[in-house]
Amino acid sequence: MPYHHGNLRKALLDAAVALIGEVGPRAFTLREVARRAGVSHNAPYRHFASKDDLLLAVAAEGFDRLAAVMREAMAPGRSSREQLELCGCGYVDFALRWPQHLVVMFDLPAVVRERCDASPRVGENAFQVLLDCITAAQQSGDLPTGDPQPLAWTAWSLVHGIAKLATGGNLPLTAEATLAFTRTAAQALLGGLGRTAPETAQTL
Amino acid sequence: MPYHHGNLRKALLDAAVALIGEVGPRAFTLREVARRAGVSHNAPYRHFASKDDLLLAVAAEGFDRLAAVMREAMAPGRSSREQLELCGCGYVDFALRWPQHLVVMFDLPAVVRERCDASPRVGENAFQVLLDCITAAQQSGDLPTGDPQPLAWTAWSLVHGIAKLATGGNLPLTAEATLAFTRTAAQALLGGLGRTAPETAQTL
DNA sequence: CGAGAATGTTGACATGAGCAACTTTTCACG
DNA sequence: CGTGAAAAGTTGCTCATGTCAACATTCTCG
Repeated sequence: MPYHHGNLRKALLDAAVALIGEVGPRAFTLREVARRAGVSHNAPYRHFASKDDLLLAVAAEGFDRLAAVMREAMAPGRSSREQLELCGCGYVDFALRWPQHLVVMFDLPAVVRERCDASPRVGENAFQVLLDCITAAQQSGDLPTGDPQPLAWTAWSLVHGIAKLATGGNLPLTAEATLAFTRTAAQALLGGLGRTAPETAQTL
Repeated sequence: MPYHHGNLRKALLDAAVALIGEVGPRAFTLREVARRAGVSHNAPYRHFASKDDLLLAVAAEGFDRLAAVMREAMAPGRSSREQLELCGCGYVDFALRWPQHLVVMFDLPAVVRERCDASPRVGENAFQVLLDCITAAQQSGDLPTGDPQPLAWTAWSLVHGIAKLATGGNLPLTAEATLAFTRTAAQALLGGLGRTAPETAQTL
């Protein structure tokens, strides 16, 4: 399969992630990525249609990793409630380990994302993991019955907020402290959610 | 006070916000802002040291508005718990009304923010509003006693997550539905938080 | 009125995105 | 094998942008 470079596509993705980590996604430059990969300034166009397309690829990679991390975080044999907490911790753990991915995944302007055919569904995988967690918790009685979507949005909002604030440097906590904090916050939210009447949960 | 243009600084800020709303903060261009304000491509440099400096100014404007919106949202005479819920709704309401500001406020790379002397404290005002709410709720017994900071981070995370997801188009809800959702989610979180033992809250 | 500061303009330079044309490598297929 | 087409990479261009420098205009105040 390889040829000239070996496999440039992967190298470009990695270089892009590293560069974004150093200078941010705004100062990020296609040419610098090419430089770091040791190729000419136009080589990336053989693998990505445009700068935005590269970013989209980084985002897709991120969503895959996110789903994987969340799945791994859910130790089997625990109660559905603990699973849910761990799932949330996985989300934050992912954010702390690959903050550049998180930025690209969620901070790309809508304009860019809409231009991509495959992307509308790119985050579905990760969201499905959460949804499955929620429905499991509903079945075990830890969460009120009814449409799981609003419950999922609530849980997602909490961990997403933690992830964004933490990676943005707005929470003065170490990585471990952030995870512990996530766990406690998730417990609190689940405590509140669990006591919600089903019909109230529906208005969510 | 005015002279040539009237007051260009404000015009530039407004044009910048509008432009960010149209093309996103990445495609946003100083020259286009100048064009829209009807001045030459270098006029902005009489008011902002650089492109990033303009963005920083937009962010500062946003933090001011955010604090104002949150304060207005807290109808007096309500219980401290309701105040807290309304404060959170204010946060989301701000995000829905000025999504461009939110983006600039929190998505600016750390590199940029560090370069600004005045900015380290620019968001303190808004955070203080939240902190005051929290301590009031603690005093009325709606929240466990102890350091209010972790409680504030938790609440902030939830509303920040909702705000980011909603403005990013990840929550398929109308603006009103988003606000109603915020209210319910805040109630759930407060319900869980209120039942937390003080010592547990401290581990937050 | 007149000097100096505040605003704004024109011109230039370096860099980046993306297009076109060209070269080299790899691979499928006779 | 060998050969031709596709894949991968390169060089060189055009245009737009951020920012600096030098110049022009307008306002303020003594």
